Amino acid sequence: MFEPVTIKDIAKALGLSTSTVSRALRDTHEISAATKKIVLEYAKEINYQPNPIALSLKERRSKSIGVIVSEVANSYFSQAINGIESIAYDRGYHVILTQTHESYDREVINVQHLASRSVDGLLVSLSSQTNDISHLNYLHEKGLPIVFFDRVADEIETHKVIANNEKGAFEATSHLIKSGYKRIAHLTSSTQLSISIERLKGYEAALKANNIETNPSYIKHCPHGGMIYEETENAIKELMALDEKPDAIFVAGDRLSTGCLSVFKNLNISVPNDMAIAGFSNSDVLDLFNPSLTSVRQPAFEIGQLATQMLLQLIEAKYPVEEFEKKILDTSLFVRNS
Amino acid sequence: MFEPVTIKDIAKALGLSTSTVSRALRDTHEISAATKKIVLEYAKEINYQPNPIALSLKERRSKSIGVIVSEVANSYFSQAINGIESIAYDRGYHVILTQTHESYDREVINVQHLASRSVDGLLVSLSSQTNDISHLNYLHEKGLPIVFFDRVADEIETHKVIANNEKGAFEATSHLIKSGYKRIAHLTSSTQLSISIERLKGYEAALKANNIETNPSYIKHCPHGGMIYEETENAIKELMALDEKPDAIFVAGDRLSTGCLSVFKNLNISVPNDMAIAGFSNSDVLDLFNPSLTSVRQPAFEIGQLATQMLLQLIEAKYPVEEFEKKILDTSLFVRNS
DNA sequence: TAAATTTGTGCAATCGTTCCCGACAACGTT
DNA sequence: AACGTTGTCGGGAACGATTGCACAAATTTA
Repeated sequence: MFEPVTIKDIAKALGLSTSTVSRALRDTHEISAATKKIVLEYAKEINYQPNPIALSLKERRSKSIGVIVSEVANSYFSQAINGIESIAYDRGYHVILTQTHESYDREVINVQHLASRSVDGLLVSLSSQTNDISHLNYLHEKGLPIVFFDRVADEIETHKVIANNEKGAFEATSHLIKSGYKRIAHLTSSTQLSISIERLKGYEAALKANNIETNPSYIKHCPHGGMIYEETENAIKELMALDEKPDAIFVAGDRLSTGCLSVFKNLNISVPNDMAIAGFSNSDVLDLFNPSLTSVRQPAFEIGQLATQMLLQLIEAKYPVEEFEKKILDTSLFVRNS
Repeated sequence: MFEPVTIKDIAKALGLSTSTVSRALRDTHEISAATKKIVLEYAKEINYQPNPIALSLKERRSKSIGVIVSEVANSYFSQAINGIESIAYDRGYHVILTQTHESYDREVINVQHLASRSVDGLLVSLSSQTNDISHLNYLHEKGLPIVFFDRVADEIETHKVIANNEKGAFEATSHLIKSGYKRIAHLTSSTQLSISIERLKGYEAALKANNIETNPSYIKHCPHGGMIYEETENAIKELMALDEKPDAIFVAGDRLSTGCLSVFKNLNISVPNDMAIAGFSNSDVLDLFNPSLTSVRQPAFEIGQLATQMLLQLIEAKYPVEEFEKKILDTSLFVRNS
């Protein structure tokens, strides 16, 4: 079944050599217009399609890029994937998608799987559990182009694309302060993640700018980034058990924001009456139907596009690239009832 | 940069032929234990990884499957993709994901792109605009394994996996009737889509079972399946302009459900007080924060898993498969305020 | 001891394509 | 007329891996 037509078939049918046929199809100069025409017409007639695998073997590239995210079922990532796809397909690359589900082990497996499948480059957003990046470093040192987006590893010198997390966090926290809240807690994911660090910075800066002292017990980490309900629930219960309960929370993640809202819902605590919440979120649905969350939205689509453009630039560079940049895109604040 | 180790390098280093090395690595019987050991140890030492592209060329398969959905940023599909991925990776296949954005043209382009990239099989959910399936038929006749899920084409004889749309629609509509609503409209996507047809059937069956006459002006189609806000808005405005306005709507799609809710929100019509809504949706967020929608939920993850298992069965079959089945999985109804 | 068998290894073809190199016309140039 | 150019084209080696076949050496059998 499924007998694809090859260059050899054309050569045999027309009484030419494979090299001549290849030249005709490739449109090189050293071929007569007459033969070229015959070959092209016949190729079209029998619907010849060059075998990309044979080409890959010869050219030593697969025309595919690997993508590593934590979850596709996350509005930020699905939007970023749309951006990645839009660029990749225009440039003739296909996209191989993998998910870590925030697990370090899955990340390592996925990276190795993609590398052994000889992708031409990698687009990576680290899992929340990832501390050790030697699996990526190894490939990076061997020359595999890698571009980080969103959750980046500063230890690896390459292109990076992120949102202005610090500024976004600053604005969201400032908004809560301006709205009159004084005891503002911070719910975030694992400590080592770049986005956690940046958003924490913005949160602290906003407090400081308004002469509010940071209270360490107001800062809660959820290492699984909202993937485990109990983790989020415990963090919030701890906050609510404090002597001086917070009156607002700044949440540093898409998944955590929804997780946080559902915990409060289950605890019968009204948002924003009993507790104001502002947080990072790219969910259209949440935005539409939950008027209580003031949200920081990232330009996910653009981040995906930009990261892909930069990766393709690395892949198609004639000489090894030595200068790397970190692009930072602005977030936007959607003020709602909180 | 990036010089991968080949079997030839091992052969040269150990003074053996490539065939011997290959046999040692492949663990065939016709090789001495001594040489095998030497080869394996050396291969491990220099971290030899077989080149999957060379293998693909030889074996004429790419160990990859193509997936075509309308949107990843759709909770149903992102859950289905998780199911697909979970099976594919276990079996050593990688997943190439494409989106149609409900456009027929993009569907054709994606199908051709995947085919020319020589995927071993295709997992397809049709776009809402697709009428003509000759692009798929062509490949199917050439022997490319295809499995449909969710939005299927009955004209092509192959495996299919769907939810029990008719039953789900029947239950949702019956629920609205039991709740006392009498004038129940139906908002659905394009007429030709299998899911539209099936859900319409369930809707009509429920009306009939309760001796309610179907009113053709109560049935509204949105060919873009909720992707275009104005389309949904117009449909609803037409319903609201009727002499006998409906008092409830059964919505036949994930995207349409959220679209519909936001239209009512913008029109300041209260759901479920002024208008009750029940509809298909797999969105956790919507489920959590919008208590007004009674939803029909599909086992998306399981559908993805099952479809992938069936596709791999087709791909790895020794003889062409002649018997095809259509698996139908039950939906579940989540009763809320509507 | 000679023949037959087993065992281990190498050679070469193969998958589909490209491209370097050489062949050989048909020219134009001295 | 002899030579160099130019334009076309075919042969064959690559890319990395597998595998049927051949063949030598080692072993067993008669």
